[in-house]
Amino acid sequence: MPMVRKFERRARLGEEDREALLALPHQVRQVRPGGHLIRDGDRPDHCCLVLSGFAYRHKITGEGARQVLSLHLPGDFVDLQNSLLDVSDHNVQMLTEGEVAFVPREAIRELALARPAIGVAMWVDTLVDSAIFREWVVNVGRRDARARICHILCEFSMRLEEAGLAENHRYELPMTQEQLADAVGLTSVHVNRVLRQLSEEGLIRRNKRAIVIEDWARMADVGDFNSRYLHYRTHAHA
Amino acid sequence: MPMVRKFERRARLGEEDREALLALPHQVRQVRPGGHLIRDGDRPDHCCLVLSGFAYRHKITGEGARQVLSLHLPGDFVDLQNSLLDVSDHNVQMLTEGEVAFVPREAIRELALARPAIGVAMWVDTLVDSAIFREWVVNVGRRDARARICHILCEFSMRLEEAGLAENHRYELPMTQEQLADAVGLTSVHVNRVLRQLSEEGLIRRNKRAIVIEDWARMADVGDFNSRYLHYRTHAHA
DNA sequence: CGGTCGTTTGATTACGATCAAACGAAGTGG
DNA sequence: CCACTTCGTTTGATCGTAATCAAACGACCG
Repeated sequence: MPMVRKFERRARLGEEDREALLALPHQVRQVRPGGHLIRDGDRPDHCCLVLSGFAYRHKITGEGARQVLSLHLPGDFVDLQNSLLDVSDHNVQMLTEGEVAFVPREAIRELALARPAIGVAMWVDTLVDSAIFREWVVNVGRRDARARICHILCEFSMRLEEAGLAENHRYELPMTQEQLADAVGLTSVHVNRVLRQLSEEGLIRRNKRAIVIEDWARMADVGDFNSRYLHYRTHAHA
Repeated sequence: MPMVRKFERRARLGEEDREALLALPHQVRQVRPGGHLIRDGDRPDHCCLVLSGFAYRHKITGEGARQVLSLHLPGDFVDLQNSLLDVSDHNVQMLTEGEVAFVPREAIRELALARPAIGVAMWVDTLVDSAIFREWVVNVGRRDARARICHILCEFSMRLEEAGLAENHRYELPMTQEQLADAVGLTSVHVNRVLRQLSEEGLIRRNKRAIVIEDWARMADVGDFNSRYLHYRTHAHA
């Protein structure tokens, strides 16, 4: 179960805790690309865990502009952010087709109360999400287009490798250039130009959606990327 | 104790929980403006609660640019974000002079484990912080200068009123225009021009650091402000 | 009274947005 | 199997918002 793996990365759970986690009532559903897991303004009664495929979190402004807030990989308990709040302040949609486990919201709270170790593990999980939100504020607020894109490509690379979904800084970017643009606060036109330029400079190589970071050191440098904010146990990351 | 008040706003705690919270070991210290509560890269051994005065959270990029990530009011448990993570990924400094309670980090975790209701309450508190981070990503990523500034002025107004530190959309802005600029991803020069324009249009009135939102409806409109993300119990906010 | 810090205003620049259009790949239906 | 659509990518031309550079001003402080 990817769910348990995720939590054990950061917290030590006892055998009983592990069983309680696996015993959570849930319903697995296949969701197609673009399928909504939760909508801004909803009063959610469930909490979603992505089992396979990718999901993304976003908000739409009054002007109709979209800002992507996070990308979620298989194994992410994507909706702990809403699990204890009454009404959702953002949308979560599938980026690709995938399987999603829906856990009743109350079961989450009860589990946290009944088994504090699990509660703390879930809390930590959401704190890491927070750390990523903070880094995105910095990315979008204080870095130029080139750095923003390098930064996010480094982040994706590292997170995908950590999840065992990529190797050697090579991965399939699970989103269109327009969605990427909405994640870094730029237009898709400009993202396209910057990507081309990065290829020309030999920092990355692309083939359709596939990305290879050719020169990690330089990418991390221009993207001002330091993985500390991802809070992986294994230190010694660039 | 403002600490308890804060949590009770969102979670119902029993009498014993309340006592356990008050019994947390802590040390109160007076901190001057600019004093650091935590530094990026530190391995914190304490967790800070602001008793009086304002604090802010920020990060510095490799280029030396600063991005303010959040503003914290008296009563905010400002460092729950770091309490369960090993090394801090950002700085927290006092904006004004103020009193700060330092609670040993381990005491927080132990309390969360021993009294799950408090653990959940603290978790909820950090989830609300997350919601604000998300809104800031949107603010900085997808709104123009005018809207960004209106939005953040509305947010401050509402949070200060909720904390009983302001009334009638009038408050003392606890930061310089440069710090405000670093919060919205602009330069201080541009912030200054936008503020002047907002005054001229009659949206706000200013007198040194004092701000009065003259026309809340229009401010909320141009700032695309909807307080849902603040997750206050009392609905019916604009 | 000079010195520092924050605010204000002006002139110029540049980064990324916008507008526009072509192209390629994948999917659909005749 | 080939028109035809749709969606995403790519490139070009022009525009505009906010950055940058520069300097003056006001308030507070030692």
